[in-house]
Amino acid sequence: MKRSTIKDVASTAGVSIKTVSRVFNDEKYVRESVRERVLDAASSLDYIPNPSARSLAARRSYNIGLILENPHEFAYLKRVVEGVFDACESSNYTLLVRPTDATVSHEDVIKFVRQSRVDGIVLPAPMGDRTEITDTLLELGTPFAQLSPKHLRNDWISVRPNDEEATYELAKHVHSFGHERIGFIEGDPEHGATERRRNGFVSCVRDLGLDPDPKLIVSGMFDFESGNESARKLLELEDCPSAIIASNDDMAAGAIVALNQMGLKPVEDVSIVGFDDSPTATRTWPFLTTVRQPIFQMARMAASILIDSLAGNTPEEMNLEFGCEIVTRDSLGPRVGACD
Amino acid sequence: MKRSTIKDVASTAGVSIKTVSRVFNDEKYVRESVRERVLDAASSLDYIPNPSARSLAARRSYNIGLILENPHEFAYLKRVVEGVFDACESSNYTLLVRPTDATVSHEDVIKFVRQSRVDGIVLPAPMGDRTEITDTLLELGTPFAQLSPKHLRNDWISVRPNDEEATYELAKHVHSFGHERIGFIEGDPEHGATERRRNGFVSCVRDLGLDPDPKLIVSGMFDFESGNESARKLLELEDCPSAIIASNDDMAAGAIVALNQMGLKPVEDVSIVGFDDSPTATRTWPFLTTVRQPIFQMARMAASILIDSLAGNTPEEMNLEFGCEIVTRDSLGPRVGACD
DNA sequence: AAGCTCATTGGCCGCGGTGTCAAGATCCGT
DNA sequence: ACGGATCTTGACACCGCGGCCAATGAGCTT
Repeated sequence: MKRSTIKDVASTAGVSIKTVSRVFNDEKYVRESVRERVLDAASSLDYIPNPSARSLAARRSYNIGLILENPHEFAYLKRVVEGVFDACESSNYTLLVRPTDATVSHEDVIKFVRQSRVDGIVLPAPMGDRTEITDTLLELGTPFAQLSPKHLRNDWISVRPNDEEATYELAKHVHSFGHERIGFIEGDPEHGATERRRNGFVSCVRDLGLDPDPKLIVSGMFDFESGNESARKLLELEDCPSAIIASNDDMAAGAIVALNQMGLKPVEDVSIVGFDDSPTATRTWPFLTTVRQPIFQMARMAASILIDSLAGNTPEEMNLEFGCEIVTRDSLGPRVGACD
Repeated sequence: MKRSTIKDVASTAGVSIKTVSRVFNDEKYVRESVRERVLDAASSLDYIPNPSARSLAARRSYNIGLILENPHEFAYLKRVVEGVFDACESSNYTLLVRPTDATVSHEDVIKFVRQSRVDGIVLPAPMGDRTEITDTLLELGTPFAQLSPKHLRNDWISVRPNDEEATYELAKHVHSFGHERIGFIEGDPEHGATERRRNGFVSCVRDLGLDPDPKLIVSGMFDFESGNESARKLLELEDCPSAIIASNDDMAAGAIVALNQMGLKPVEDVSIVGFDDSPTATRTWPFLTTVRQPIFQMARMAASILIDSLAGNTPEEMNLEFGCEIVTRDSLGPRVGACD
């Protein structure tokens, strides 16, 4: 059985192919009765427009690219993929995924964009902050949307969580359990979220009049290993914190293991909280109290705004911020004793 | 700057567009000197063939589909994506990903195949075993490749790890630490790997003359929660095992948490081993001794055979099996006492 | 030298749509 | 009833490439 084409639809509906094209592109200036006739004919013929012909004639690919960097945060990226796919699906775009193990090179991006002719591209953090990538896209004229970028530009599309407020609230929550000396493990400095989360923590410490000891803030890289090492540094302090906030769950998992390795008991001796509500949060023992960010919704929104702008509509708001929510589990408990 | 087309290349190389087309499709009957001239012209013009025009003319999309089911094992799927992408990239195919939260419906598959016109599709387990899906693909005439299917058919492409042997070896390895009563947590019965891994375990128990108590084999679903519950059942046995083999890492992580919840100490009281070497394996405490399967390589091979068959070549071998390797970490130790 | 095969190349059509433009129909105000 | 603005529709020219077939040239046989 041969696939039906626009011609078949046109002839059975008794109109020109151009009119069928109009109907399928939701153009105005098609009489309602004609539109229905065309749609009926199409569905009776099981007609689906040929994307190649469409792209060729319209000079756009109807493809949205997504670069998958970051080998660690697979759970995060999974939700990003789902969100972007969801947006693509409802606009009849196709999702092209370009996974990368390590860091994507400038050339890889060019190749991806040119070869697969994506009309637009979604850049999860920290790719949206790499100027060699954004410059390339700008030069190629390929629109993009950033997820959780470092700097906001009101002429670029971006979507991010309210990292600062969320971390502020998280710290407040930790404090409400009686913790006065709270350690903080930062994320990868390349990510915009890192600075925002630290700022939220610092503000909270200041507002609540907690111990502002700079030694309580240690650096990390958003991965398990760095979380493990950084937690150790905190725990080896002569006056060690009774609770540790890790900037993401993977590092929090590393911190829990650090406790175990040092013969300390999670919660009982030191509380740990994370950020992201990734699957890791419920693979540790005890389960992590953490912050859930609406990754799926953010990714979908980013792709959806991008697709909208591809259609020529200027978005009302270029930089969107989504709220987060604290997920209460078991890794945070009342302050008991310090760890010495 | 306008994109260069095949015409530009043809005129600067002083040949017809047809010859350029030949060069770019690796057809024979092009003199070597001409081929070089064309290639030179193409690279000087920065020419990349337009995939839409190509697909339209050649009546194939040069797209490979990949359906991403299974909300839990994204680490696994991530490696599948990478492997399939790698194969696509080296053959100038484009990877189309179709993520799904829950179970993909028959209609979703049809839509995916027809709308995005994939030339072929890779089906990770357990999708390759769903007859409503394979029947649909057969009917649509869309070739596919299965990853870790349950049943092998020598007219369908499939790639899988040597689950049975690997589990056999794993059990032997556990036994070498002195464990005589070994518990086994099965995976999701829908997956082909589940039965094969159990068989490997059972053979080993028989060959080594270990305790064949059927109560030592409990069911699971490949996820954390089921691993947790199943481990509990094993540990509540009056004569509980001194080591537990979980059919994957997520369940092993659940088992470790079960130990903690029951006041038992991993390794010291009961050893736990997993399967897959997923990131979870190094997020637990202690880190999991597990089995690494070459997911990336298997996925790449599956896609690569599929693409090859799309080009008209019949693969030498339709059903490939890859070897696995035991990864030694900390969750397996010598048998000390039982848990009572 | 004629006849053949095989290697090499180009011409032309068509894949299935969209963009442009113009023609005809309809509506409005005056 | 008339002129202009707004709808509604179709004709036609491509979009950039691959398939098919014919033309040409080279090498080889008899």
